[in-house]
Amino acid sequence: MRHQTTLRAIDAVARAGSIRKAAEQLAVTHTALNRRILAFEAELGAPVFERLPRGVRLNPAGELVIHHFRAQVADMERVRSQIADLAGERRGHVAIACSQALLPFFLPRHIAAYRAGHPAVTFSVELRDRDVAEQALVAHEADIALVFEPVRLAEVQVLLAAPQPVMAVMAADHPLAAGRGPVRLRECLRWPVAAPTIPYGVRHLLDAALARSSVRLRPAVVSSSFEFLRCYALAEQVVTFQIPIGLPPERGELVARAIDARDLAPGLLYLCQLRGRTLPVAAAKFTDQLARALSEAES
Amino acid sequence: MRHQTTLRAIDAVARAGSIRKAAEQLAVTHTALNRRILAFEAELGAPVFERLPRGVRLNPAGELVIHHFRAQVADMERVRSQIADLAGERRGHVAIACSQALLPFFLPRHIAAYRAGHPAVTFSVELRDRDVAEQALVAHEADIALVFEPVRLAEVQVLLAAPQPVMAVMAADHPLAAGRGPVRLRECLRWPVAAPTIPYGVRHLLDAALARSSVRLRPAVVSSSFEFLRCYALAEQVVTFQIPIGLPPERGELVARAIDARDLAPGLLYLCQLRGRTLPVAAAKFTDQLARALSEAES
DNA sequence: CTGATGTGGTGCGTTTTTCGCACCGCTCCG
DNA sequence: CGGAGCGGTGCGAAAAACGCACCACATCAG
Repeated sequence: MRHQTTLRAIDAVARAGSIRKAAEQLAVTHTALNRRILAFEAELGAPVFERLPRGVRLNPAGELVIHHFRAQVADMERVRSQIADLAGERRGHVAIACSQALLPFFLPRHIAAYRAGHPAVTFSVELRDRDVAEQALVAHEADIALVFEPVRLAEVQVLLAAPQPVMAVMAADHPLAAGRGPVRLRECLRWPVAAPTIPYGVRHLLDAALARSSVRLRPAVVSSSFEFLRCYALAEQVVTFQIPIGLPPERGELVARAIDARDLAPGLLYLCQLRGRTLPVAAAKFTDQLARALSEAES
Repeated sequence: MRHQTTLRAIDAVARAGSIRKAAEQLAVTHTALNRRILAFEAELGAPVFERLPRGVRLNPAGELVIHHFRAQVADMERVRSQIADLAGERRGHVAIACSQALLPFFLPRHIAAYRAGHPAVTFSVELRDRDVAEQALVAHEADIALVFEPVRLAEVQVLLAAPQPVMAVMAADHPLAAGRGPVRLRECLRWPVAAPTIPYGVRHLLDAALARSSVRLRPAVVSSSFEFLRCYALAEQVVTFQIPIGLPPERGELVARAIDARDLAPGLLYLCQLRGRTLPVAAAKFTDQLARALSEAES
């Protein structure tokens, strides 16, 4: 959109931290960019950047302005998307920030299903966990976020919360895999454990559950990658912990058993958007599809 | 703001219904304006106006675009206002849509009080009753609305609802003025009545109260002006009906007695804004002041 | 029917704005 | 102290916007 070139320019400068660097990215000279900014500041009646010896940085007024710009660009995208929808063909882009567990099966399946019906819609999926996902929503870098047990922010609106019980995961030939139904947590801990690192929701729930017990979590292996943990359970006879949505639909070499609800309350998977924002058509419809799938899986 | 000239131009054309008329208002030739629109439509990939023999009219896509523009301009105004507030001086503009009852005493007093503290803030007060006030909010022609018993719209957010009992109003020498405390409705109707016309909230409440009774409202005088009704009560010995907020604080020639709550439930005066909108600083602070005054008056 | 009026759209020369080059003053850092 | 990196400025060139004259078309009064 031509009428918001100045907006994008200022955004680029704010991100790059220097007019010259931003000018290079935008393929213009620093002169032109500098003058645009000066003109805008003159019009606004107040500076937007504070000039430092090594570049520029947004001042408080600039923070307000940049936030307005991001919201404006995102809203224009929504308008374009709705207009395309008006013309019959649904097009647009859906930017998703999500936790690791959504990456292997859930999102690929649903995005593929959606794109089968609307090939003109494109997607971007970014791994952004918990608070970082919510920051992405606020900065308009993501339209929707799917996060497990997030730190709750005031600016985020929860569209759906799906219970996800923590599962004990192990190889099919693991002794624990022989049992049926829920398994007690203390029983799992009798074998070596492969656990996620501290900042993750699953680990958080485990630590919280064990805090009131005498048993301690002494992981043999720790990783920030759930994919690694799944694969490691195939390589050594360990027990690891994951939520169902990140596990293969059909169990093959891997077996998952729910942890007894007495030991560990189910965590919640949140589907979120920025509070007060109207999503573009494509994002809104895709969100509907996800919400339907999540609430059906629940029942 | 220079970067939204095209926006304002399209808005002007939409309002004027013709490119040439809008061009005249904007003090440019129709050629320039026409080309701006064509360029914008080309960029958008879809027309915004449908061309009629006698001018142009927004098509559905245009409705979306114009709504986006209005929201954007209003939000920019909020940003400017917040930046001014950052610099210490509060400036900006507050556009109010309100019912008649607010015009004579309530709004003048509070606007004057606010401007005493912040002389750089300007105000506009438009008489917009009920549904028209709400339309003004949606069209961003008003920041806040003060309406009595409005038709409720989904896009409007109620900030406060202040009970306003309907009062019987008459001259000080009217027989009914001799009594003390609440007066029964049927007692009022024993004298000639000067009533508001149908579309107004007070009249609506009266009609609703009398619908279940055998007594009928037979007004001797009907008017759409509450100011006229007040003045008429001084000229003839009639009873008229108004809400307290529209009556002089100190009673002189005019006496008001509340209608007994058994006959007539108090109406509600609503303080509203557009749902999901963040008001400019000045409007937000002024709204706070109004809300405080209204809830104090209540207690 | 017919001319007058009003509409949106277009070709073209002119004016205004924007851009890019060269250069300045400044701060930081080796 | 000198080089590198930064934001800011004067000035001529390029580009965009503008205004004029004009067209095709629809409407409406006479």
